[in-house]
Amino acid sequence: MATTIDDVARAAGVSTSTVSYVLSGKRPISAPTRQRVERAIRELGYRPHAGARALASSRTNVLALMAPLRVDVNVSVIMQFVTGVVTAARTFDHDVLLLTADEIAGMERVASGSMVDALVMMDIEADDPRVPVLAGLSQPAVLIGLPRDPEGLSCVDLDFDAAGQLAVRHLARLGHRQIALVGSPRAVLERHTSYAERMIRGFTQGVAEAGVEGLVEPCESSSTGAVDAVDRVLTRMPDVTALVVHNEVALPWVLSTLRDRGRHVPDDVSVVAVCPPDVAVGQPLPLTNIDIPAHTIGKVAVEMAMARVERDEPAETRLLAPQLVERASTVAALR
Amino acid sequence: MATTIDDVARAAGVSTSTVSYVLSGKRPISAPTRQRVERAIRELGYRPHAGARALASSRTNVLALMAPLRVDVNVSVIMQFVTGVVTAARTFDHDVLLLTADEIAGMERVASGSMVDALVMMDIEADDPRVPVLAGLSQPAVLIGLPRDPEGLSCVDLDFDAAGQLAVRHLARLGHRQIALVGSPRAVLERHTSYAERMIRGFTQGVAEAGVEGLVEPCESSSTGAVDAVDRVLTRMPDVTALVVHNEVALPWVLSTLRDRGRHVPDDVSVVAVCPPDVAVGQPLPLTNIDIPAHTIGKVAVEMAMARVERDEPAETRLLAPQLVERASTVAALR
DNA sequence: CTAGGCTGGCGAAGCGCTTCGACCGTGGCA
DNA sequence: TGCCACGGTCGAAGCGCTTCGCCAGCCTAG
Repeated sequence: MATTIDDVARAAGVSTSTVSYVLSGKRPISAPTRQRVERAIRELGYRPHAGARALASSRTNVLALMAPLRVDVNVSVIMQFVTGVVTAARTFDHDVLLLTADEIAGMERVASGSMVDALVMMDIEADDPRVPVLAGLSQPAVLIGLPRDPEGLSCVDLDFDAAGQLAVRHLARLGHRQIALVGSPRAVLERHTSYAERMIRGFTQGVAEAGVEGLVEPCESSSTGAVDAVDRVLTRMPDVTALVVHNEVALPWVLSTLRDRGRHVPDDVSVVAVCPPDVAVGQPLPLTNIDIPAHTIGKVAVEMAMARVERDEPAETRLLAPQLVERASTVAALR
Repeated sequence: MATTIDDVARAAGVSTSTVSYVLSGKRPISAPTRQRVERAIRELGYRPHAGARALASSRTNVLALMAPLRVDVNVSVIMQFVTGVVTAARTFDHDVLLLTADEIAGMERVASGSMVDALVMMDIEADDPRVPVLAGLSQPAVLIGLPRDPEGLSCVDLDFDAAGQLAVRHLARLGHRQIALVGSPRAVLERHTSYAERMIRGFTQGVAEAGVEGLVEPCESSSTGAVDAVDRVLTRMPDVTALVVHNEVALPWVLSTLRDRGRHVPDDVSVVAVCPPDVAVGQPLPLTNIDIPAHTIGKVAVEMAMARVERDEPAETRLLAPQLVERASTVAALR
């Protein structure tokens, strides 16, 4: 265990620098030498000391991920982000240090303490106080989400504007003229969480473009919240024939409430869910959905981070195009 | 940013070792000196280099957490474990490195690479292949769950045996004589996931002790899975009057299926849910539940890990006593 | 008045790795 | 035949911190 690079060098009969170059590949080493070194490494079970390496090379091979570990919204989506980030990080030979979102000092700590090579931050709000902090760090950072002013940081997210439009366009094309959006909880909106606002904007714009009626209702992430939201929709838009649901937790309750109120899906009401596919098909009726490709977004975030770390590429913003998969919950409107 | 301990020492007019001792408190430093040093630190915005510190002290102030980032079961419980671990780690001035469970080599990598001081592993199976690996590491490890043979490692978990018994005892005391357990998905059982098996064992034992009839049905984590499980229960035990549900995802569907089958909760069927309180009260009817104190378990895991790291205390196993909170879903059986 | 102890601080030797410049032998070319 | 270039290897100087041993001064007690 306590084997060092010197032990390896001695065993292989070379200098420590040669071992180092075998490991890093930064200088050419002849095949026989390399093989001897590699054998010694294997036989001794040698593993470089991360701290020593970080000290000497000023690269830690660790990424910080700041995740919102609240339990309120779309936990499984968060999970998928995280797995996407972790698995992608591994392909770049990096590990992931997990920070919680409530700890704004954490970013500074890990960054100025040289614990990480880059930072990835989820759940960005429009005027997120963390963004200026990140911008001041010497490590690159990638935002999952879209602040009002990215301040030179890279961003990546699903194009929620487009998603909102896409949902409306799909429904309008099916002949629906009265469409409601059952959205994020009020608290999320009040935080000005970027994705929620963009979803609403896209929805609103789609409604305007299609020349149909639209209604936006926030929805708490609970059984009663869903009941309330659906009832508000039915009150304010009695002839509604289509729902866009952008709230994963409330989704089952929205469906059951519709049923309780005598609205059959899809005959009376079409439903487009904005959620991962497994959630969409896990409902009693397989739902037409717009995917939240959390895993992919996480992966892209890491790729962008590594591009900056390894090749010093400039920051960029990437918005992933939404995709709608048609299933059993959307049908043409009766006329 | 690139300020070092030497910069601080120079600014404060002391030697580097003095600065170090101010920082660590490992030797007494006079008040005036300490204050000068602290001022210099503050003014320079000095932050020790984590790698250098790890190299010199062989302590990284990082904990590895291996979490099952599958999306199948109780995601929010996993989330709570994670937050428990992360926040507890911070109170010990540690950060958390996140490993995914499918990467068994990850433990060896971070451990022999001296990236972490200790490891915490979730989602332990009865004969988990990772346990012997952990046991061979030079860092202490804490298991969340209970393998057949802990091999000298610390373990912590809810006492699921006791939880199973507690649920049955509560229901039996209310006069129920036909009790079914709607449990974990088959796949979880087949992995011999420790908590699922212990729950069943406790349930079975409780049934035997109370002299009532018991039935165990696995349940997939989906709408259809829940429907199937409930129907199987109703077929095999038509006069069932009480259900213990240990499957968070299926829980809403179990309830709606009961309703569909004309069984009213709690008048016809009492329900005890094994889940966090927020899930229990988020249902249409507030459910009597046995809490899965995930946050606490995560915290305890970290405390046990740090006890071993800091004070070299011996390994131990801690099983947290379950607590049942009575709500609206359990009533006395008709007779 | 001095031996001994105590307090507060200093200096230097690493911790294990990377990396730069230097070196050496070989082969190609003029 | 002589020279240069270059592939392949080595040595040593750090990277920034901790920690051990040591010393200077002061106080107390004999």
